[in-house]
Amino acid sequence: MSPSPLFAAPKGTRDILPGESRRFEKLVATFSDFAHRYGFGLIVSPLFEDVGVFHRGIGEQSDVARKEMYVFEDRSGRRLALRPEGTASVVRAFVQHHPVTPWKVWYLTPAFRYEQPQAGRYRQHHQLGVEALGTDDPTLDVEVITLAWRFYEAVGLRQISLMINSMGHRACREPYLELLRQHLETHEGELCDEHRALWRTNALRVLDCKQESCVGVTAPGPMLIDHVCEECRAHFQIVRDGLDSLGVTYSVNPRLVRGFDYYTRTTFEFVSGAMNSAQNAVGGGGRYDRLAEELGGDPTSGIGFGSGLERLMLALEAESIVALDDSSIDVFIVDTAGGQSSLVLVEALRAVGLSAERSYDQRSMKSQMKLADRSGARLALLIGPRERESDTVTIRDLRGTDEAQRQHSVALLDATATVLQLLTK
RNA sequence: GUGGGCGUAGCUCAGUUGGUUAGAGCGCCAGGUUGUGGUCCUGGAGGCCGCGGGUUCGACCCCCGUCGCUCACCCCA
Repeated sequence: MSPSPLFAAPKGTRDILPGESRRFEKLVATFSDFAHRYGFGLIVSPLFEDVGVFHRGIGEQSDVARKEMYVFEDRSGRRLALRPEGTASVVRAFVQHHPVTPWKVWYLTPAFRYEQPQAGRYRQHHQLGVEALGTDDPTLDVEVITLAWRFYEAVGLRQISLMINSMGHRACREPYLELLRQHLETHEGELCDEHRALWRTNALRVLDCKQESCVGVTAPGPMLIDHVCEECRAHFQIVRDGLDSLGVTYSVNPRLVRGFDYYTRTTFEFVSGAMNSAQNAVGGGGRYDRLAEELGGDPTSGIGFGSGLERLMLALEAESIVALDDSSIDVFIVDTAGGQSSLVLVEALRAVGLSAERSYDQRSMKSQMKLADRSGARLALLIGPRERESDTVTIRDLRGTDEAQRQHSVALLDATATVLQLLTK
């Protein structure tokens, strides 16, 4: 940093290095495990798509589509964009391949948005998510939300709260929007500066505004949840009943409006109560009943959930959860005899599935012991001239307390078996 | 796009109204009598004080510019 390097990671991006990346790995592994348990298969799709996939997918008026996408032309003049979120690509793949429904997939993906970076907001961030297409069964909504809930629980988060809402479907949203606009029009003067100018083009956004002035206007006004049609109301009720019977606690937030235009009916968001930044939404999602059509497919209902890895890691930090950070190894080989013995031994240990490490560059025993300690290894295997001479190794328990039992000598040929035995008891 | 803060050792930061060899803690390396870590002690390596210009006898410090980082608004994960 000080002798300013020639290159640094671009603004709003960062390197996740060993140490921190351990957390990242464990989160991904945990999510993958849950996704499989809930019947989702992995989808890996291109990071860039025809720009239309995102324009039509997430809505041309959304902020993300309008001013935050990384759009570029390839050498043949195709208009492409880096994926700003996960859902649109999945739906494009669904439309392209006509899979048997219900189609349930999960993903891990970077997402790119050209924004001013700040705490918990990056130009490249990473998302874990699931999407399920081909049915509008509300109990599937329950499963998706529950998967997310259990996942957060499993990684140790306690201060997470779930908010849900229903956006209705297109036919019941239109009359509501009319009502809302009328209400906003009569109170136009009381809105915050920004929404006084903007309420006509995106009335729903006003509901999400945190300014006191706007809240004052919208609080007594009409709420979408009270104006959805009978079918949407019934759908939402089944979602609520399902969550109740699975023991997932939530609150209904009629003001919950999510950022993409494609949502219909169920929407939800998970917020960390431990984070003090404004970027405390760790994950969210909802149902989208028109996205497949929008991308040229048959009308197909879908529901998905996405969680930001960086937000997740910030939330873990905010709750001081370190359970995922352990990167210690099983065995460290301390070798002062030189030659190939430690190379051969470390390979033998790795071959039976242990994580084994050694030091390089012929360091003193003291300094190698130091490395062994810091590696977190449970055992150190010592090979010095004496062991070399007698074809033995000295096994030292680095974590034990019984001084008499901490160290003993075994034949080199028995070392791996003895280590395995010691580690499993 | 708008506004605030900050750039000094690998990291976190001190640096006295501008004064001569730029500091601490942590980390790293090596020692503390000849083969044993986590504690302790000693020593060492490591800085164009982000970059460029200006003011001054003299600038890490003041002024201008520039680049970068960061936080917030907006929006989002």
